[in-house]
Amino acid sequence: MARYLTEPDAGDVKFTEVMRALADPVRLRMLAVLADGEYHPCWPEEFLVGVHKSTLSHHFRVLREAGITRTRLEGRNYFIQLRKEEVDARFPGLLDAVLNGAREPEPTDT
Amino acid sequence: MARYLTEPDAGDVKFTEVMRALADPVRLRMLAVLADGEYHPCWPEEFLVGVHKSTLSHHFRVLREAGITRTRLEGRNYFIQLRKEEVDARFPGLLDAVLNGAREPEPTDT
DNA sequence: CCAACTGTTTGATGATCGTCATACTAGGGA
DNA sequence: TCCCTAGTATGACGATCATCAAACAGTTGG
Repeated sequence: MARYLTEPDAGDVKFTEVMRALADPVRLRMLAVLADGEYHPCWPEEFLVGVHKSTLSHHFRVLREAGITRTRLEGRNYFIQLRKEEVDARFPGLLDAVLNGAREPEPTDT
Repeated sequence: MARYLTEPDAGDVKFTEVMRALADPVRLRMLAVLADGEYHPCWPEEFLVGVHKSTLSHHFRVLREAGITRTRLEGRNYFIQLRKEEVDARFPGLLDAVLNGAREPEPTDT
């Protein structure tokens, strides 16, 4: 019934690619929403802040192909979750540090 | 006598910019060499693996402007160190997680 | 004072990336 | 069966980036 979009094996993930996937403000926002580890119906309004839906789809693909998220398709609904345990196993502490950093308020650059 | 190249204040560092600075294989290699926290004369051979010296200079500038490293100039010699305590204070655990991840062997993608 | 050395700066080039618009595909309801 | 819905795929455009080459600037040694 449920179908999963193609994703890399946990061991095939390259660190540089993970870092690049995490180095984007929009994707960091997505990650913050996904941080509680639960599935979310797509796309909740938190994601859609001035970003086109195809752009969002692109960002989710980047995260998925970097091995950071998993996308499950049930009927017409897409559910996305963090692959937290797997990322933690390969890169301990990275996800938590990034999630904390992403939550930090950015300094105002004036 | 010693002169320091301009660097941002610890509080002015934007997380996204830090992540972007860390999302490059060459800069991750540099970081791994700098990881023991000591100054290093520039450029040790570990850095110069098929990278032009101006490219290296560019990468060091990126790291410095992201607030990750400090560059000290003494006479003709440049010394670079990680601003570990400052980065740790603002983004706890990030640097260690990244350093560990950078040390991990990359999977062979064949 | 001049030459050699170290690393920076500038300019150019090719590649990658984020974004949007449009077209496309698949599932579910009437 | 037909259409609506939800997200994907493709193509294009502008911006950013990594890289190199060449010119430049500061320092030391003769």
